[in-house]
Amino acid sequence: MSRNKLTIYNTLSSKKEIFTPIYEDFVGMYVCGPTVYSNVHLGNCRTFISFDMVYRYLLHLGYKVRYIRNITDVGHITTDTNDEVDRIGEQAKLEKMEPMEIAQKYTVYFHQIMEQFNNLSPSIEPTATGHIIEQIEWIKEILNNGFAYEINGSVYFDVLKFNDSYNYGILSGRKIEDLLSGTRDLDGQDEKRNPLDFALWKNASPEHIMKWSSPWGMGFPGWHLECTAMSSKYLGNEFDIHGGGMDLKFPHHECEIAQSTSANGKTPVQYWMHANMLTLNGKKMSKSTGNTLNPDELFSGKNQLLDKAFQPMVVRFFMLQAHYSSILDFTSEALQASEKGFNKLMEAIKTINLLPFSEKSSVDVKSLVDKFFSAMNDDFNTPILIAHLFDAVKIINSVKDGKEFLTQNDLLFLKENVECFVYNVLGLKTNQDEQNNNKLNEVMDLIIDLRKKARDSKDWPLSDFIRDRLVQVGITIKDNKESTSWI
RNA sequence: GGUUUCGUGGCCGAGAGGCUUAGGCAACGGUCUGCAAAACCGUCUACAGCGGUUCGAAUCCGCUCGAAACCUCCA
Repeated sequence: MSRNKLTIYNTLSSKKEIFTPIYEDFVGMYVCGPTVYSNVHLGNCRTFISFDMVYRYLLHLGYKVRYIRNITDVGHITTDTNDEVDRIGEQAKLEKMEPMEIAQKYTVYFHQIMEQFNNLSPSIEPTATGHIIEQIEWIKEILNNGFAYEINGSVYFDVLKFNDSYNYGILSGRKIEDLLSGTRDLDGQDEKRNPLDFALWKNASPEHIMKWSSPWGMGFPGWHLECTAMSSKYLGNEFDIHGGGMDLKFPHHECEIAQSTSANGKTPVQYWMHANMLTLNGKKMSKSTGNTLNPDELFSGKNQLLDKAFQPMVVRFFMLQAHYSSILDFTSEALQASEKGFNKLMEAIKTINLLPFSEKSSVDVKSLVDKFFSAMNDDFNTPILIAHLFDAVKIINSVKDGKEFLTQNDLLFLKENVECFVYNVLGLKTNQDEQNNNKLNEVMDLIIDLRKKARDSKDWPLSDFIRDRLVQVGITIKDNKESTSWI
């Protein structure tokens, strides 16, 4: 099996490493999920699509995967000052709702979008608010070990103290001295002993809405802590893969490592994976700067940047044509190119079923399928996989044209693997409208039949009229030698 | 300023010391077709710049120029 050949680029070591899970056959994977205070944007989606692909391939290799992706429903402070403004609380005031209504509203939206992108559900999708007790336990442990201090009802992680015993910055490659010299002066008097220290628990003022009681008074947990608490609860103190967007590498993931290490004495994660940014106009998509595109706008085409609407699967395909660790720039033109490629691929999959088989094969499908695996084994190289799938497309079309030949076994083998990699691994599917719409199919059969009659009697005005009207409805007619199909 | 990356043909985007003509899109020529569309065949040989290492570099090293992410919430 090609399982033991899977390599993963580990951002902790900055190297590709052979993937060996802690427990044979089982993989634990944690991915940082969204903060649900507003609509997910396309950049967020890229990360989740990337890790969905990783999840799918691990499953394809036969691993039993426990995939955890959290929902951050505690609104963490927006600035490092002491003003205690949190995003969910702010949004709640803005929309005149309870904070949990905000969290619910945007969680539901998030799920809808994930489904449209054909992302599989994680095994567990824990919420930060559902794990306050666990987070408090972690703080106690870190305090016990002497790596945190309490002040005015807040608890801070002592980065300098930690760095004396361990190494703060192993993930991001930062040095304490550099970090210190780079810190800015913040407004107001800071409770922290050191600007690098981060909050494990924040004291909440009476006006603050989202708060819980703790040994240190009413407050709310620090952002970095929830992932530590939830990943360890469901995957153990040491687990295989931790993923997230590049922008979380520092400080979020660095702090997670520090928290776990300070409590357990060892680093929590074997393989750190970081999905790169989706940019718009050459700049990272970001809610705070407003440089975003929402999936809805893309699916409906209602945005100035777009010439037309795009199906979710086209967008997914577009993203998978780039490697997850590369920055990908979004443009309408690039998406249109992907749309054509996607349609070509999906058409070929349909035609596999119509191919004739021969006594002998003129192409080596086994070695082609091997290439599918080796592409994915090379740090989930989906662009290479897709390139090889297009080799398969070429073969399929050539067999259709009688220029290449395949035996029944080879044909079946090719069909199974192409379908498997396209549907199960890349998570692509044909557009919803095309599926399970028997009535439409029958009506279309009828229309094509009528048009055929018109064409047989050389009634070109009528046959073209039918074709043009269908185009207006969004259906394209394709006349082949023997038959007519539509898309 | 510091840390981490990156700069590939008209566009998107892989590759990482010597054959990948990577792949997709676009363009051009052809086959097919009532005309289209789609398919198919063919054409299009690039690695920011300047040095260096090497028998050999897009790939390694140095410098220059340019871009991004992070150092504040962020996927």
